[in-house]
Amino acid sequence: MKKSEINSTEIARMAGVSRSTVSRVINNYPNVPQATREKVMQVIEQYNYAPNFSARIMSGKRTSTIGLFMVSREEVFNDSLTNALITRVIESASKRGYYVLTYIIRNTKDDDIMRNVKNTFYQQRIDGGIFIGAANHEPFIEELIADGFVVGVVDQHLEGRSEPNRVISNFNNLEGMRQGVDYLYSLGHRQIAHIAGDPLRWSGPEKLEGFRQAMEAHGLQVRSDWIIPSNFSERSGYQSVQHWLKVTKDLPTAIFACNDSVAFGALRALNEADINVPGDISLMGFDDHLLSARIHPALTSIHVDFSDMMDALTGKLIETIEVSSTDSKRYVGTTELVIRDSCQPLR
Amino acid sequence: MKKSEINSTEIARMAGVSRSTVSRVINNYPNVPQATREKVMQVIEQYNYAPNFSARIMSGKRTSTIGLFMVSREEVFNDSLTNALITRVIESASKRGYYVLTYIIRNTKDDDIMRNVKNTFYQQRIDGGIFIGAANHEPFIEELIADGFVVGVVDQHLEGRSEPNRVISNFNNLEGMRQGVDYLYSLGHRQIAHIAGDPLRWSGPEKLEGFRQAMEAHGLQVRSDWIIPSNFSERSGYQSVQHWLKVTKDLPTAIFACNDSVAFGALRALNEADINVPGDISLMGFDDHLLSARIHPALTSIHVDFSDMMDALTGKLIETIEVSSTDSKRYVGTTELVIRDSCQPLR
DNA sequence: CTGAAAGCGCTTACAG
DNA sequence: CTGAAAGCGCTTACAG
Repeated sequence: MKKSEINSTEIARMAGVSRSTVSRVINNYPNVPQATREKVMQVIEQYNYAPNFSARIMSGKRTSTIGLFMVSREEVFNDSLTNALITRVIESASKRGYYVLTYIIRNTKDDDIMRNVKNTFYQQRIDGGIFIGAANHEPFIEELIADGFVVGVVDQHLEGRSEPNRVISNFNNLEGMRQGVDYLYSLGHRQIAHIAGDPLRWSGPEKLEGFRQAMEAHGLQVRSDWIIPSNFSERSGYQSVQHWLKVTKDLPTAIFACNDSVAFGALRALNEADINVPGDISLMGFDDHLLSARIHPALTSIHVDFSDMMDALTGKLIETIEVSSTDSKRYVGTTELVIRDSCQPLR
Repeated sequence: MKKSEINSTEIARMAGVSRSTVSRVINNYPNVPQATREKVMQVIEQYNYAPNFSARIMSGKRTSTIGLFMVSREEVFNDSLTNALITRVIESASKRGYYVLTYIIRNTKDDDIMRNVKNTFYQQRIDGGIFIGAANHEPFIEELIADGFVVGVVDQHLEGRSEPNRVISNFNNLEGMRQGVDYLYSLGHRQIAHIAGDPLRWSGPEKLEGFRQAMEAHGLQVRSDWIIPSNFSERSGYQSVQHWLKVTKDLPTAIFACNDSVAFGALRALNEADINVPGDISLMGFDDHLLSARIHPALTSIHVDFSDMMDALTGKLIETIEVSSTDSKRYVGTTELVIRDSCQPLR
């Protein structure tokens, strides 16, 4: 198993120059005459030479690699949305000449796993990292930021924290929830329940807050027994609605779910209880998941652009790595109502 | 932006030993007395020390990283199946202590992109790599294998090539096609069309061959004008069936698509032409895509286990990297008929 | 414009 | 059982 084992010394010898000059050519330094450059390039190409990656890093170059860490207890394997986020980061990074090291964190309490994650930073395998699906306040992330590593976090908001190496992306959840409630209101709905998201993630409580504000703006009451807890997953949507149906005294005319996955689960539970959507109850989601247009009834939702978000976050992360200081470390995505079949006017 | 800059010299000094001993402790060598080991470990933990990754590689250690290369012209972003393959490899590698560097190849003819891909090998960024979606005979892959790099390829079959550093995975396509044709035959279908896959990929022609063999086994004729070309994507399924409907003289009673994505596209084209599935035509897929159970009509298909395949391939790849020679370099997944609603008996 | 030399942070024979 | 020293393959001041 012999690999191309040529190194810069060999190249230098064959080109009749010193390793310094070979290095200058590789790194495209200006102080090399055209003739010399060509002579060296020719040998490099002939031997398919590529400078050893580790050696470059040892002498101070960047890794041109970012870490992508997905926090997810559930099987990521089956969630097309989560998977799409990964590929989006990869494409965005690759466009900018960066490689992506991806890691899936099943359990942030597992010491072995977390050591691996931190080590990618400590060992200088990567120039920076992106975290998706983490709790709003996650000690190990704060530790990495405190240590000076460049870190991007999806869905985070910590009051007063704006270190230059912290890059954040969110959606305008307050606005999105208002759009949803406004629409339901316009259809005549006054009794609206909310399936709330994971309380540890920033968007969970923020969406709940947006729901509250929007309801109050219309003078509507928010019933605490109609705030159904969940954790953003299809399964949790199914289970909490199933349970809630058993204990609730009366039903609302509409349910606004914290995201579409939860709405899918809720729909399943409602169907099983012979409650028709949208006949008996209107159901609204949030995210505009890839499946939302395909299920029956097609889900009315709040569209957000994950693709744009991940692209922007990756871009800002790399900018921060390269220039250290950028204009804005924060991305806030807009929201838009997408009307389909799962909500109907109250008669 | 100061990072943890401690190195083995510092650790050695604080622990009152030499760097050699620190190294021995880190690498868990047996010739270190328990007392010394503990003394060193304590300092290591206290300072959150992790040996520099590049330095270890420079001195001969493995990178514990594999490359994952997805060849795909289409937007990977939207295909949940392709995305699932990626996460499966990541989870499988991570389980074995390996990291995954993922790269998406939009165009194998783009020199810049291909240079990047090859360089991950040449620069020794990775210990080996997996290719998904590549043509059966892809020169750059053959080149890497010839250079001695450990390479895993999904869906490849090259007669007589079985280098020790070539790891392959396939499904039993002949058997799968037979199961599908047998089922359609049992429903009374005699006039069956096939939407063929990408002719450059191994599974395309192999599935066509399986279709031929199965048809002939039943004494059925394979009409060349009922072999509809496609390239495995939803869009190509849609476009080729749309075009085929315009030119075909008569319709078959059943269509067997090379995979489910293509079947989705075909279904869309058939619906638009007011041809009812399964009322007017039965439609069978291959793969058992995540969406197949959800669409209407739910798609009858040939189930294959991509998750198991990618897990096995990743495992074999890593085995080959670590032990150089393993038992079997080849994985062949089984197929299974999954009956849903898109095929019905011929009356 | 160019080369000799130091340095990056490890691991590993080698010697004791 | 343990340390001094060489070596991995680059880059980069430094000197000319």
